[in-house]
Amino acid sequence: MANCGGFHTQIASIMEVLANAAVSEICKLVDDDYAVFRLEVTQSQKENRTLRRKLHLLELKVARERAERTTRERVVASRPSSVKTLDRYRGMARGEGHLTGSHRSFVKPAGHNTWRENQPITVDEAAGPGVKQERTKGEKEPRHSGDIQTREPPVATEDPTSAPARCRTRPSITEVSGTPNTVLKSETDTETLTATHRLLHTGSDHRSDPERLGLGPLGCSPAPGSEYLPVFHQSQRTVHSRGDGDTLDTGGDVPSCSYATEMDPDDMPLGLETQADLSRGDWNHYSSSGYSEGCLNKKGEVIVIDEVTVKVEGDSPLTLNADETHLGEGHSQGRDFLDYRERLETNPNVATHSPLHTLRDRDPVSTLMGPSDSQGCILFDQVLNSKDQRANGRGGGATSGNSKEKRFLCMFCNKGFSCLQKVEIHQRVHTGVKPFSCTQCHMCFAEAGNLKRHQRVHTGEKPFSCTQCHMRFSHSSSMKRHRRVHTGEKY
DNA sequence: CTGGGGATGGGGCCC
DNA sequence: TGGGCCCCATCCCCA
Repeated sequence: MANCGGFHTQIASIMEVLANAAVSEICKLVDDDYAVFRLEVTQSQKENRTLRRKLHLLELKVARERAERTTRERVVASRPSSVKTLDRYRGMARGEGHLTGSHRSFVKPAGHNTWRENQPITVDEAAGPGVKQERTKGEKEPRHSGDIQTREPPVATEDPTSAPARCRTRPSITEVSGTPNTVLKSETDTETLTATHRLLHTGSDHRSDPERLGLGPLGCSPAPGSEYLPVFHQSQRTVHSRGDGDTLDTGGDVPSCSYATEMDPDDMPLGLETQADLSRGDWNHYSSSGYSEGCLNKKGEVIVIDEVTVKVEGDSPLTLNADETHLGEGHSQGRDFLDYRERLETNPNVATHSPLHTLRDRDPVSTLMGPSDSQGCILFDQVLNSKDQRANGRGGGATSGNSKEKRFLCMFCNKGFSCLQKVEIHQRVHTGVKPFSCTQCHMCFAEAGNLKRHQRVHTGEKPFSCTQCHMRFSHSSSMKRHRRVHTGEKY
């Protein structure tokens, strides 16, 4: 038994020795492998850091290049252009503004102001919920998500003449274009706030309201001290034209015929900032109450030239395109008017004046001489140039000499008039408002006198008689012209 | 030449 | 007295 006990003791010793040896061996192996592993990890981490630094540098470089390119583009595009204005605005409205593009590409997102490992450089999330909210509420279509992700250079980012919201971010934006590195530690909160502001602005923006498209406020205060007064207001019935051609008469006792005056609230400062000192707020007044969107065509046709829709449906290929500086071929009239308006260089807001012809059958119940109840005629933009030229050819214009001071300016052509009524009547040339309709036919006139003269066509009245041949005329000028036949006076 | 509409300026009346 | 409103004469243009 004693031998047996010693044997067991020896075995136990041997086992212990073996176990210790095995443990030490294992530990050694583990240590070696761990050292190798740590070495590999360290090398990988170093490599990662190097790559990350390179990536960061590349991003900065790209951002800098974009900023420079944007600056150049802005210089090129600095000339005043209403079309560009619209384009810019469209970009803003679609979320392509300063919240997108390169600005966002190098503005780090909120809460990511410090560089962290594995943090993606992409800043698609930079704008945060504010931008998404804007896109969904303000624009209601996610069609430009690609724009946001593609980091296109945002022209509107540094547009100094863009929307009021943009103005709030201008300083920082300028900083962006100059020193992108600085931006990496700024802008985030500003951008978020800007998005919020724009969202709030959009919320009150009438453009977003389909019922009031084109009648949005301008958000501009009148320019004080304006010596001349552009006249915007015309007391007339507001006829709301809807997309289905229905018209909603909102009352009033005056002309029913007018046309849409789409004021772009965000565009307004853009244009007006470069304008003379025309009263700004009155545009708002004008757009919100002066003119309506629809007009009756005397033929009862539905003619919709809806540039309001044009804007809203900004993706339409026929509409203003952000990549284009002109309207589509299908909007030559609007383009002409834009050109016309651009020539004037004083009232950029007229750009989107859109004659809207809507159908509404009506009873010929209009009064004989007074403004008609519902009928009106419309003039189209294509006649504006010739008419204005004709008018100017007659010595029109704000500077035409007259005994009375012409302090009432037409907001369309700047022509001056001595009294408010004159300019209001004159502006019907541009607006196509013809509140005086004939009860015998469907002719309509912008002036009561012309209607009265027209009435003679139906009555057969010819109050002007020639003293030489007893011919009679309903038109005084016709009689005067006729007299040349007798006098031999050349035409 | 005539018929007729578009547009403007001026004058009178009223408040 | 000035502004708003109305009316009219007138010029221009087109069919």
